[in-house]
Amino acid sequence: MSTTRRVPTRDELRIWRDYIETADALRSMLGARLQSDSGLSSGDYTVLLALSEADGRQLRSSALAAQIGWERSRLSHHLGRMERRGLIAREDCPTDNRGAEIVLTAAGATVFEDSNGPHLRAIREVFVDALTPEQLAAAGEVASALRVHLTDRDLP
Amino acid sequence: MSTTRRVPTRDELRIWRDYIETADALRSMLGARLQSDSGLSSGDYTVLLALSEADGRQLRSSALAAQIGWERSRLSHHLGRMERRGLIAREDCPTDNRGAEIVLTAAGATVFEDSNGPHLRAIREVFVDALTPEQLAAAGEVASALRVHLTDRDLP
DNA sequence: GTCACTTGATTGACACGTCAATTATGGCAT
DNA sequence: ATGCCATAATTGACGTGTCAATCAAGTGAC
Repeated sequence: MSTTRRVPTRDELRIWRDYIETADALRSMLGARLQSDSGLSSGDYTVLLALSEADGRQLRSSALAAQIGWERSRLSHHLGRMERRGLIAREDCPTDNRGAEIVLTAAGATVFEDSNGPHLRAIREVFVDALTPEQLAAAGEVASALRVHLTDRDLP
Repeated sequence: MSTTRRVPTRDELRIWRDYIETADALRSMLGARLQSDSGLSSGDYTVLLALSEADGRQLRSSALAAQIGWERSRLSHHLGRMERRGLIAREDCPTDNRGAEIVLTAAGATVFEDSNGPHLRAIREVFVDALTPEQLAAAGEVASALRVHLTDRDLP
């Protein structure tokens, strides 16, 4: 079929590059702000957010990975770094000796809470405030259309 | 001023996360495809694209960095790896003894040309084809509004 | 000419991500 | 209970990204 061989037009390609480069710029800007405001990377923030919302501020390592959509090994490496800094701790799992419970330390909770307000405000400043309500809604629809298309393509 | 202290609503935050996670998923999917199709990372592709479009298939290192919007040190590290694989070569600059001319090797040009069609088609498949023409236009407007807002905030 | 200052580029240290092994336990069939 | 496979998590190797420090060569003041 000849559709599979067609290439994007110049305009389509320009929009693609705009889209992906802009998202990248936002990610890196917010990451840098988070880092200088609180000493957290955006990975740290993601992990701390999930733990702070969890029952008893702790999760099985695999549950945490599923929750935030990370590969297990990526999480393992990241937890190692966070453990060294005292943000989280690993404890044995009572119901499965292979398992690890990841618990949010008091220090980790404090750092996260201090970082949260500023980080959310930064998101508003660089993302929400940049768009009209219509554009914001459109951004949501675009993202969800892309997501649906992507996951549909992967499974069948 | 109280505006600076406001935090995004639940909906705004959901859209933000959708937006950024989707962009991330697309980037990683296209990166993986490029890697398995041609053995190139998306960084490699970016560099090769710029060089292949340059006069004489070569650029000063700093011009290349400016063109693709990378920090100099990032580019330096990346060029080191690409040079080891024979995709590019570094030559002395005739007009400025500090400078380095980065030249696309024949091997690099071949790999790039072979990768290009499939990569562009992949972009069409995962991005362009997922959106209606209206959504595509909206994505472009959103990106450009975000970009303007971001660069405006940085300079003043 | 030489001193200070800038500019072009690289380097080293370290955080981050991915992939392919590896380790250890759980659980089941026989 | 043994053997075999699946699962939980970690590890090692390696590519990638950032920051601060470095080094060498241009540039201008004097």
